[in-house]
Amino acid sequence: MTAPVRTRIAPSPTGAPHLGTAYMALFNLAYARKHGGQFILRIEDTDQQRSSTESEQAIFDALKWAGIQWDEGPDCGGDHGPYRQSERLDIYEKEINRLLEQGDAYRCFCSTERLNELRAQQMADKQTPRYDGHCLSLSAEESVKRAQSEPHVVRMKIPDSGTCQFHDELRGEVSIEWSQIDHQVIRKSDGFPTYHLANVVDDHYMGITHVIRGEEWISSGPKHILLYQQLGWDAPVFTHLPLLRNPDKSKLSKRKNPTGIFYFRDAGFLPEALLNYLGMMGYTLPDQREIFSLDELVDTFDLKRISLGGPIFDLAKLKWLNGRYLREKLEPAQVVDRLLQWKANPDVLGKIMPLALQRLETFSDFFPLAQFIFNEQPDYAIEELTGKFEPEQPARLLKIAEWELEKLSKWDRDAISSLFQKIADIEEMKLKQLLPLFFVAISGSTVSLPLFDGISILGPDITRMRFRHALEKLTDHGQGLSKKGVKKLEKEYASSYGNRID
RNA sequence: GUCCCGUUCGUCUAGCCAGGUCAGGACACCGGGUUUUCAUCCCGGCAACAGGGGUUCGAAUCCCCUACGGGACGCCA
Repeated sequence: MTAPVRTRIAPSPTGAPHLGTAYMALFNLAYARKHGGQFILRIEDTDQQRSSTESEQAIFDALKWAGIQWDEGPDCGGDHGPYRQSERLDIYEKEINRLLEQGDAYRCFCSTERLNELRAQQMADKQTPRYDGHCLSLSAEESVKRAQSEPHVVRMKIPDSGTCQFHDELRGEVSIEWSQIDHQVIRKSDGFPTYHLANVVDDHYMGITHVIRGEEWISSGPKHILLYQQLGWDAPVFTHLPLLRNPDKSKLSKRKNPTGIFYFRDAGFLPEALLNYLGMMGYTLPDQREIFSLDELVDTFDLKRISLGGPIFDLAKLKWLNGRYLREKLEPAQVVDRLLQWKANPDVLGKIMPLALQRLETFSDFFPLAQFIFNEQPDYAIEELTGKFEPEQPARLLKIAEWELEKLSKWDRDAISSLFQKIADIEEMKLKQLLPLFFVAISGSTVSLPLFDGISILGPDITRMRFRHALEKLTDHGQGLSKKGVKKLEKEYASSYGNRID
């Protein structure tokens, strides 16, 4: 009897839940369901700095909203737990020690500086950057002794020569020379395992039979294959799916596209339409149907039908699909319900009302004032945006604000308020001079509800889209930033505001 | 830079594995019809096998080379 099919999705709880996670989840879910197996959610929180519980909760909420359900996970339990990597450290420790004892792994005491230099040198010499094995020569005694007092990592020992070949369900045999593979760190100096180790160990103990993941992982395939061998385990079946792309064909990124799952919720998309659309990225049902439910996808699912060219995420087609769901899949009364749930609910209206109240004489005044909360994109003339600013200023300020907003860890009124105050200070402007631009970019008008509250209600994704829209509008009128201009601004920005983060 | 993966209309794709129908559908776009407007809906149109070489009676389909695109190269995942 063959083992039951088990697939998983393993997001890391850093930042906003990503559309790519939902995309991978969909195919993992479909495969497991089609074969009567289980689909598991595992939280990969081995990066102590960047992981957060809020982000973890957001992943649960986002996937549930999208209609993705898992059979086992940190929130619902299961027989193969715990499902959070930070709670499995003893398991990794045991396996790492086993690798050390077997001589398949070794401790490395090299400093970050030394490694950076090495990497730079190798890049300059047109070689693949790779650890030079400096600490490999340490005797077992010395290694153990130094480990007691010095910070160190544990690395995989990779063969010096030969080729690693592994099978991909869609691409056939993939071969990569061992000389291209780095001596991967498997335990960081903080004692946490890295992705590669934790992932292999967990997939094994959780009984994962099929690993369906993004194309970005192909090049680390050999590391994973080697770990399975060294640990004496059977490797799962690997399938690498194409990556969702921006219109310029680069890997989907929030700089160029809405990538947060919540963006689609907040911008008024139906989750079933989004899931349907993701299902047609790189995939078609055998009968070419374009409108299908998750169940229909599952019933006819065939992994081999996935095409390998990276699909460009096209908002226009998603909107068309969403329109058809609204008209064909729901009754008007149901649409009313869904609309109410969306933003016409006491929670959202309750947030807006205190802001609008001073400005109200009758109810009729309410919706015009609040329109920008419900609009996909407010409309305005270019002159309203540029106002009294010098020609270069609006684009510059919008870009700076976009970068600053990116850094915000807590999205609330006060944080946003002090952020704009900071920009005003650095730019030596009065807040009052600075803000009209943003009022227009966000609300479409200089007469509107308080800006910071508005931004805080809209959330990061929609705010980013509005800034981008304003920037595009400026570019269309010859007042945007050129590629060079952005580069130059980036330098200026770094010196007065600090480095950008992604 | 090195390695890996990919490449059918502007976009999502069918066809490819088991060579042989004017390369099919959808979005977008354009035109027409229905509609007091708009939208919906209906009809029509535009538009692609990256290039070159091979194998073959015959290649989008099999093989090779080139070009282009993407990804990876972290004590991130």
